[in-house]
Amino acid sequence: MNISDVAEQTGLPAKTIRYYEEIGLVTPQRSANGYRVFAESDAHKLTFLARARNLGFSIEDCRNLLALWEDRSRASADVRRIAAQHLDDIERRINDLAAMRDTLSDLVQKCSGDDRPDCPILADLAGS
Amino acid sequence: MNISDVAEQTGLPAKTIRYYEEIGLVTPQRSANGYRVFAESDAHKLTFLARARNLGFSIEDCRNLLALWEDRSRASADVRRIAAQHLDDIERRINDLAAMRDTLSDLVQKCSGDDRPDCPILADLAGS
DNA sequence: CCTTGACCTTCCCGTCACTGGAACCCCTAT
DNA sequence: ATAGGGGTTCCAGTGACGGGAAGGTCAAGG
Repeated sequence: MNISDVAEQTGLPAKTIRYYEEIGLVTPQRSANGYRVFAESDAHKLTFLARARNLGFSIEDCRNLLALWEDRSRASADVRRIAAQHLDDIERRINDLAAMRDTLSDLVQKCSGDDRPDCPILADLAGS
Repeated sequence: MNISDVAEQTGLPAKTIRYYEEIGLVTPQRSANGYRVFAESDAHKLTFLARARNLGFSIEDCRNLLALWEDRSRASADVRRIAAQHLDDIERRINDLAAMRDTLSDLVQKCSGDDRPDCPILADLAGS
């Protein structure tokens, strides 16, 4: 498979796949003309990566998850730890965003949004 | 005021304040020795920026909000539009994160997390 | 007067995970 | 021969800073 085939199959842009090779997440063969040649196993890895990235795992997490996936003698506890930490991180981010949303939604509601200059949003930002 | 004073007062790191000057958000005076000298109005601007950044506004949004704040003939509708768009963005991000959280929390719960290799998390990432 | 230490300055590189674009090579069809 | 649609590398930029080096400035103490 050439890069555009595996790009279509995995949903990843070709640029991203090249980047993943550059940082050592996949190591496709090369054909005589210098083109990358992706085996099925490469495509599977990339699919794995695409899914993990969609769940918000960092590249380093992905690297570790991939290594665990390849390691038949892994302990599921190691996988679980990575996922649980990431879950905590996501929950923290959700909480942060929810706090912003609450404040903002309050301010937006209070603002008349007409052509007059009085604005509770600016008043709040200025320290009211 | 020197930079460390205004840093303490606003809670912004000195590095960030220099960066804000570099991108034109504040323009403190300079004293003869080259040190930045911050007037009260500069400190107020920086406080405004710190609050807006805490609400997740981008630097460009901050720039626009600051301009509206300084413009006594502004229409509150302009402020509201920026805030409402940002609110939409935040809600979208919360939804994305919540979807990740739901999937992840499901997978983490299903994973035994012991020393055996069987792992629903990896199974899911691999496409089950 | 000299030194120490706490400031301040600029400048450059690194972050994270790509994305865009330039310049160039390869292969097939017309 | 040419046109097009692949592929390749390399370089620069993104957002919003943070780290750290190299060096100037200032007030206090010996």
